[in-house]
Amino acid sequence: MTPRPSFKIPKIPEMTIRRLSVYTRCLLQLEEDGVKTVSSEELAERFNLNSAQVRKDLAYFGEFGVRGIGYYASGLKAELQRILGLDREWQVALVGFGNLGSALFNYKGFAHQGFRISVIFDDDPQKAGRTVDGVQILPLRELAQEAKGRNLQIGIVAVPAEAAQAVADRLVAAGIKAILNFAPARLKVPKDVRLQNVDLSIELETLSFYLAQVSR
Amino acid sequence: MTPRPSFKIPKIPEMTIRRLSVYTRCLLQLEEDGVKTVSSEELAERFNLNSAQVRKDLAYFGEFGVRGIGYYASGLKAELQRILGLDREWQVALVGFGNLGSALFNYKGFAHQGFRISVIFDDDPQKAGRTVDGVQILPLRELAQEAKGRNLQIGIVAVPAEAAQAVADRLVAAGIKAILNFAPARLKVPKDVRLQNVDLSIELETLSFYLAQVSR
DNA sequence: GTGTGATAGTGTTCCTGTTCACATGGCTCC
DNA sequence: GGAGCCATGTGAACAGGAACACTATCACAC
Repeated sequence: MTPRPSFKIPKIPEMTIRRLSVYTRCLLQLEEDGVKTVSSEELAERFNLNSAQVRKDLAYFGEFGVRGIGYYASGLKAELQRILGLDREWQVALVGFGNLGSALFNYKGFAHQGFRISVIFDDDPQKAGRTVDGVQILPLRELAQEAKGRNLQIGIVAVPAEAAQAVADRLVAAGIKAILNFAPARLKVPKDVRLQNVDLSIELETLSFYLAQVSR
Repeated sequence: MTPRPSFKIPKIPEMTIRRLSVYTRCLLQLEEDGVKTVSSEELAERFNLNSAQVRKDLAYFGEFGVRGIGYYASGLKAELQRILGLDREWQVALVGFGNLGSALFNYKGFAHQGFRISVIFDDDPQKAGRTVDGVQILPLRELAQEAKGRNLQIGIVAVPAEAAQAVADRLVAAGIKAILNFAPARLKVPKDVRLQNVDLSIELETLSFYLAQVSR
């Protein structure tokens, strides 16, 4: 339970972060089930991982475990939530309110992890000006102003590929440092902006590739 | 333009496949723009990659390039589409027609890459029995039968986390060898079934982590 | 037909992430 | 209070993917 050495961040592998997220969800479940302690071995076999990897992932951030015992589920969960920044609320801007955008908005899974979609941007005159579930839909030109006023920190890009780069540029200009992009396009952003891509075509085409391999 | 040595598949890195998908999309655009040839260098800088990597990725599958010239955009595009299995139509089953499911269904990007959602499964009595855009919504129990009749090859899991494993089991039992999972759960499937996960929470939490780092 | 320039293909090196194996150290029981 | 247990934490070995640098080859110009 040593607090992490907050000055030195060695260089955490991206994959480690992604796994922390998975561990957290698992711990949430374990805690609900009344489990008090869990070993790296138990945690590992739930995701068919190596137990050493679990330990190493966690050890990047401090010594959370107890030798001979394992990890205290609720304590570790709290630590991981803090590390992942889930102990606070993030203001999210959703850009694009088409099929994907509205699905993301309606997907309530985000909210209870601290991600609040506090405003939506869409230039479609049919949509701009409306309000859904108490959230305003505004034209994109108001982004810069709203970003300041609402302290927006994360932008979700759910517009067609052609418009994606322009939207990203405006998000960057508005001072947003984290972008989640659903458009099938490779966006260019400054190095201090964190870009995360979710590309459905890539996933499907990967499947298609393996199917094509076996059926040949 | 040497045909790939179809008997020996060495062991293609997963990342290579994902990049092939990106290259393909880029080539589609280039072809539309009337570009005849493209060098590995040009291709690389579009995604800030290394040109050697582009060449190596492509060389896994044959010698498509011409030294001193580069790659013929339309020829390479066709090759990659064949490799990725995009030269045929895949029958896709969508399981779960809630927010995410209907968004995926309405997202028309899939169809023109050869992915046809030919049937939807959902046990909600409000939905089962209906037809949307000419596609039937059926209760899950009919999966096995439909899988055979329609030659379903890909299953998309868009149900809540709790139900995901059960759905995956049924897809596997129905003989489906490729699953795209959107549920925030780690599914277990046999080794001969290809599983691809898209986990929105992980992506958002990765962003959250980096934001939390800088604001500390 | 020959020379030149440009770019693909590839063996090697490098580096990052994963796995292994062992020593460390807290907890419990006697 | 001491001994034994048992899972953590971690240095070292390993593997796989990415970058480099070199060689082979082709098109085109002259």
